[in-house]
Formats: sequence, C-alpha cells, structure tokens
Amino acid sequence: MTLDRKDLAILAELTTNARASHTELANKVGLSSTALARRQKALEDDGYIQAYQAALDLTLFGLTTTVLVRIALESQSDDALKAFEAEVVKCPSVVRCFLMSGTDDYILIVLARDIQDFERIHRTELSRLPRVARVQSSFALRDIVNRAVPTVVFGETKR
Amino acid sequence: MTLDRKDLAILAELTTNARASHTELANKVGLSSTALARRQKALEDDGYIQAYQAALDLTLFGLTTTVLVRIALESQSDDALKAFEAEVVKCPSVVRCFLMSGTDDYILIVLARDIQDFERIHRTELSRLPRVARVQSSFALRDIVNRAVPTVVFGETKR
DNA sequence: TTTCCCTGGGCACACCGACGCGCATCTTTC
DNA sequence: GAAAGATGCGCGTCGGTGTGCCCAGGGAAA
Repeated sequence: MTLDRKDLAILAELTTNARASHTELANKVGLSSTALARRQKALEDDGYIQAYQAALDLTLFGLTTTVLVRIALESQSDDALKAFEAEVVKCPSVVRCFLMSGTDDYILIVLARDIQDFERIHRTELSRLPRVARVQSSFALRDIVNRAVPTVVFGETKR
Repeated sequence: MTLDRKDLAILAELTTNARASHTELANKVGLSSTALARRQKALEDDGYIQAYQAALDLTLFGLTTTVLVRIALESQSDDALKAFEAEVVKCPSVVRCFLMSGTDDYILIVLARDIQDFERIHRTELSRLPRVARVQSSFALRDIVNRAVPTVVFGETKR
C-alpha cells in the first residue's frame, strides 16, 4: 500500500490529536468526513497506526532524571543474552533497552526521581541483573529533542 | 494533588487505549461513568495527561534501524551549545537528543531505513551540525524494551 | 475515440452512543 | 455532628459514526 500526502497529513494530525473526530480531521486535511473515515480505518487496518495512547507528564510523577546506562555482560553467549533480557524487561524504571553493536553490549534508558533515587535503582534493579560484568552510567543534563516520530516520515511526498 | 490507585488505573488504561469511552474506562477501573469523567478531566486539567497521540508503526515506513550517536563539541561554551542545539532540532531523522554529563557532550537517537541510509543521514544531517569535534555511531541490533512510561509509575500505591 | 469499469470522494440520513448535568447518598475529615 | 468532597443513578441532548447512493475522474479495452 502506498500513502499519499493526505494520508500523511492524517497521521501527522493523529500523532498530535489522537481523539480528534472524523469531521475535525476532515476539515484539517481537506476531505469529507466519510472519505476521511475510510482512510483512517485503512491506516488502522494496515497497521500504520498501532495504537492510540495518552502521553503523560512524567515530571509530575517526580521523574525528572534521565540516565543512560551502558552494560557489558560477562559473555556474549546466547543464554547470557537470553537471561539478561528476560530480567531487564521486568525492571520498572527502564524505558528503553537496546542490544548494541560494538564494545558495549546493552544500552538502557532509565528514569529516576533524582540522583539518590538512581542510586536506589542501581542497587535494587540494575545490580540484580544476571551475567553483568560492567555498568557505566551517564546522566542527561537536558532533553533537547524528544519525538515519537521523526519528522522525516511526514515529509515523504509520494503521489 | 495526590493520585490514588484508581487515577493510576485510568492513566494506565489511557496509555493503551487513548480513545476509550467513559463507560468503557469506568468498567475497567470500577467507577461510574460520571465519576470517571470527572477524574479524567481533572487529570487533563492538572497536566498529568499531556496529549493523546497515535503511535505509528515506523517499520512500515522502512525505519528499521536505530542508531545511537555520540557527539562531542569543539568547546562547551554557551554559544557552542546553543548553536548546536538550534540545528539538531531541525534534523528530520533525530528522535531523541540528550545533553550528557561526562565526556560525551550529546547523545542522539537516529532512525534510519538501513545502514546505507544512515550514511546519507550522517552526510546530510549530522555532519552539517555546527561546532562538532567528533561523531561516534553505534547501531542497535535489537529493541529489548520500548516503553513510553516506566511501569514504576503505575505501581505507586498512594491512598 | 468511445465505452466500460473501477477507485475514491461527497452528500444525506438515521441510529446509536457518548457526554454532561442535576440530585440523592455516602464517606471522610475537622 | 456538620460540612465538604466523592460517588452513583437517571435523564436529555448533542454529536459522532456508519451506511447507502450518486458522482467525477482516470485507465483499459474494444
């Protein structure tokens, strides 16, 4: 399936106002409500729209500190990876985890209330992960860019 | 304002089904639709819910490659930082950018179609950033955890 | 060129459900 | 004990949503 620029406009708008009604979206995109409803349903059915989700302000929960954690395992054997990954998904403070190429094996993004709270997370969550050889933490001083979708997606001008 | 576990249940559900109706949410949380409507509006007004947004399947756009980029600037002077940050927000392929403590100055998360595409991004977007001394890229081989909200948020049992 | 088909768009309508309000009840707190 | 906050029920209204139908445009085949 190929998307034209109206489809992209619909997606762009829905990434901002997921609860917009058909008529509301139709006006912004320049379609009738029924044509828009068809396109939106097609975008959902084809999987372009995975879900509609509420974005929370995590600072109101006290989560103001972002930490990037580099973790190297004792070995790169298959069950070492499996064991580590099975446990890391349970860590409540971890929001991202990548298996990386290069020297560092995993990179995690952890959200904490502050530095003291990260010490607790380090003690109760990270240090209990299996097969870990080395843990290296870097604190994010500021958030410059935070996008769910790269803007390049909406710029593709097909059709 | 303090949130009880029903508020957290509402937020947890809305982070999954942002378009759920009042009655639908009320059944899941265990409230009447009017009590739920009041709470949801309060959560919106107090800023706990920042927005309702559609989550797109970026793989359907060909964006299957995640790259972590570490960028060191020539200097940490204020206008070097300002100049860099003003440009990096314009990069269409960058989804995250942190100013970091420690040796590396910035860490970016870049989405690309593949390695060749990242080469293009490196050439057309990253290498044009001002005041850059060093660029170091690591490819993510796999996505282990990808959450918008840490699960710790919904576990706090106040009230 | 003409005709047919097919895809996508727009209009109108009807139905169903959501939403918001008012009020009574209950709990909690001072 | 009283007041304030929160809950639940019921109602009416409003709006969204889905369907059917017709139309326009483009492509293909005769």
